[in-house]
Amino acid sequence: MINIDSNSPKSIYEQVYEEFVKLISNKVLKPDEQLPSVRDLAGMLRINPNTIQKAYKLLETKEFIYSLPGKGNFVGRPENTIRAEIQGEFEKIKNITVKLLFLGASKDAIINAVNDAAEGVNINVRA
Amino acid sequence: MINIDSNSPKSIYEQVYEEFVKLISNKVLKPDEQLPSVRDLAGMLRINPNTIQKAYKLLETKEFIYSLPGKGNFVGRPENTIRAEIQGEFEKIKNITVKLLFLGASKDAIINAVNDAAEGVNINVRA
DNA sequence: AGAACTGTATCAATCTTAATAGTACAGTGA
DNA sequence: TCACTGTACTATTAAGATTGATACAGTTCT
Repeated sequence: MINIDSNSPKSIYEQVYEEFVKLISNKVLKPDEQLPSVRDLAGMLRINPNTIQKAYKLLETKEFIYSLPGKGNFVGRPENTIRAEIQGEFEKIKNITVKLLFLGASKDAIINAVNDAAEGVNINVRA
Repeated sequence: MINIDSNSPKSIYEQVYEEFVKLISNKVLKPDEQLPSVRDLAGMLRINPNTIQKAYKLLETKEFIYSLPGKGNFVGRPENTIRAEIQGEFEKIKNITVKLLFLGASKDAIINAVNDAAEGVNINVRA
């Protein structure tokens, strides 16, 4: 179910995180389905439970899963995941806006860019 | 001219780099004007010349300055660099806009985010 | 209540990488 | 040659991320 490559440049918890993102995105794991406990999975992979905990914590902040202390970790609902992703993209927009203004671009130009992009989306939708 | 905050989470060379980007972008330093030598500036800030050298190297990579070994470092003509950088950021804005609309966000919400971010920039500039 | 599971918080040890410094070398111009 | 300039190389230090050991707390079932 989960494989770890100890030669990978990526850290273990990162690999675990990404594996679960795949499994959840591909619906191999369904909403509300329980994930393996931190100790079980740690035992299988022969690593420390805290490492799994760290991966789970990251999945939780991105709302891929939710946690019920004492009970377990469960696959989240896609609406929530999307909401979290939207929020993240808004943060990026804000950061880039600040950078652009700093570089001398005008606010209007940025808004125009947004409008341009939105225009393109409409055309695609109609096609 | 250049201030270093030793409590900043940013590294020293990064702070030096950003200070000069500001000074050059705002034309406080004019094209072909000579920068302080790595040893002079290092002496003023009481740090190692190599740290300044690292900041200058980064400025040179981004074409904010040019270097004449044995003579010194001089302000370049970064208009093209800045223009390219601005264009790159606009591309990001557009891509994220498309993604956000695809995820279900509204165009108005994106424009609001831009306005929010711009608001913060104005406050900082006026202060 | 107690046992067996669950997640979580705290702290320490380790590992890795980035940042900084010390030194020596090389170009420029008087 | 001298006094300045930048640069390359190496080593050390510092900082941060990763992982691990341990103890604590919630849930469920008997």
